[in-house]
Amino acid sequence: MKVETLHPWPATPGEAEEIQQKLRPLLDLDSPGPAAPRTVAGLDVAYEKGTDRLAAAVVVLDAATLQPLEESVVIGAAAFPYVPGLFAFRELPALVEALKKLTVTPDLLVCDGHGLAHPRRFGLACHLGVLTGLPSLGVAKTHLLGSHEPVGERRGSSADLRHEGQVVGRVLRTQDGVRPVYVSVGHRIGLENACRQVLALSPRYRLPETTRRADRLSRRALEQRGSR
DNA sequence: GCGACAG
DNA sequence: ATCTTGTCGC
Repeated sequence: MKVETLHPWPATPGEAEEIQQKLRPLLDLDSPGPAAPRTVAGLDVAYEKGTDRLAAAVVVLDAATLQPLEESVVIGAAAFPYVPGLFAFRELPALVEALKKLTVTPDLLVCDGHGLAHPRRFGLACHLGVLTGLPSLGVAKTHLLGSHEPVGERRGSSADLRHEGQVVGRVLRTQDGVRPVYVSVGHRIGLENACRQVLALSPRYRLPETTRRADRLSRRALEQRGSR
C-alpha cells in the first residue's frame, strides 16, 4: 500500500514535538469510521535486548473471521531514544516500511500505544493515521494521560478517560476480570466505534487478535535474525 | 517541590 | 520494550 513520504526526521526532542504540533491539525476527528471494516491491520514492534535493533510487523486480518490474510515484517533500528510522548518516533520508520510492503490496503489500523490520549493529543495511532490516510485507533496496555472512574469487572465495561475537561479515550475491559486496556482514536474514527472494533477483535484474550498476531510475528522475526 | 511517564 | 521462576487459579 501507499504511505505518505516520511517528514524530515527530528534530531532533538524539541524538533519531534514540533512535528507533532504541525501534523495535529491534519487529524480527522469527526468521522465515525467504518461500521463494518472488511480488513483490519495490527501493528507491533519487538526489540532486541541490548542493541537498537527491532522488528516491525503488520498483520492484516479478515475482520469477520479474524483469520490472517497477509503479513509483513521488516528488521530495522530504533529511530529515536525512548521519551514518553515521543515514543512514536522510535518505531515509525520501520512500521511505515512494513506497511508499504502490504499488497492490500486495510480498512483500519490497530496500533500498539495511544492515539489522542497523549500529552499533545498526537500519539502513535494519530501519527500513523495521518501518514497513511487510513482510519486508525490505539490500544495501549498502560496509562499515559487522563483520569477515569473505576471500570466494571465484566467484559465490555468501560469508563471515559478525561483530561482537562476533554474525553481523550476510554478505559475498556476486554475480558472478565483482566486489567482493562486504554483505547483512543487515531484518525478518521470515533471513540464509540473504536471501542466496538476493539471488543470485536478481542473475543478471547485481553489484547485484540491484531496486536497479538503482530506481536508474535515481530518476535519471531527478531529471533530468526538473531540466530545467524 | 513531588510524582508520573505509551513501548 | 526487555530481564526472569515459581506459582496461583480454572
